[in-house]
Amino acid sequence: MREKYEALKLRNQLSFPFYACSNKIIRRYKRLLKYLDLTYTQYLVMSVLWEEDGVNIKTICDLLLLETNTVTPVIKKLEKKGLIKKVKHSSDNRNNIITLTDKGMELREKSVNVPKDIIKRVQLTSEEVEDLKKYLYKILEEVDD
Amino acid sequence: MREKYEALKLRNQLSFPFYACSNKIIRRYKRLLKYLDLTYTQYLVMSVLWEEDGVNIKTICDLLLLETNTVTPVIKKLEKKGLIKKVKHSSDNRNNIITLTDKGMELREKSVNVPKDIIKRVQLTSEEVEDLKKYLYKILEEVDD
DNA sequence: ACAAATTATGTCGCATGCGATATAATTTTT
DNA sequence: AAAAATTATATCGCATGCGACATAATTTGT
Repeated sequence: MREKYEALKLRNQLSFPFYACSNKIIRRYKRLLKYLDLTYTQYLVMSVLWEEDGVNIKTICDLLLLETNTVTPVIKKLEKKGLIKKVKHSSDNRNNIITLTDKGMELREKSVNVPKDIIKRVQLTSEEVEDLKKYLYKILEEVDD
Repeated sequence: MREKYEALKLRNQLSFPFYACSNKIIRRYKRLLKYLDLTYTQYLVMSVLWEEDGVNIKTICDLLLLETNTVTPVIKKLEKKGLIKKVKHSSDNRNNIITLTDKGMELREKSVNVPKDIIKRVQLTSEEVEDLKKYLYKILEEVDD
């Protein structure tokens, strides 16, 4: 008979390898991003803006699946660093529209090779990576929060 | 021609869905574990001990792929809650052997259904879960830190 | 034997994530 | 139009993760 506590073992829980992989990958990013003077979360916010400039904080939160109380301080830091600017939306004063400064745009150039450096480390074929991403997005899209 | 910044897009980076999935799953755990008065990291440490009681902090760190400066405060909290006890190793005084108290053992009973509740939420077949776990452990085992 | 290296643990500071809650602006309801 | 609900942003407190560094105990090298 299967042991009563079998499911509790680390090896049998799906969450643990997720958590550990996420920690591991972010640790790696951190070291790379140090040279750009960016933290991982700051890098994520910048990635959003490089893809679509001039969005409000809510949009950034939705895209990154984070809460405003996580993103707001990051925005402040990026503003302090002169990478972005906050402007009140003209017709809806609740919105803060975030736009890249020239410095923020320049940083994009320096970041171009970051994803390549990371993927080089992960010993998976492109098919495996695509397969894996499919699972991850399935969980992100289908599982209720 | 492929756009120069294509790889920088969130959708094309492997790290982002990892990060987001990990956040998402841990958020779910947190809510479940609240009833057991455990945080996620505390739950991980307890999981290690339920599987093998009487190990030192280093072993816990190795199994959870965390540093001592993360685990030490968690151990302290668990000790304060009366779930574990710290004892100096008899022959090597550097080691702190961690053992479960009766209360810590009892908590195992109450935790038995946690993994089931989590997996119920993830809309994947058992084959898909196993397949996914294989990828995750491949990254954990093969990728240099 | 004893200096040097290693090992296990711990402290400190910073940047998250997030639940709970607050505030101001806008929209909806009545 | 006034009250109620919603929306976007922000503050506060707690628990991480981790790099840098400190300390004590043990092992290794010579």
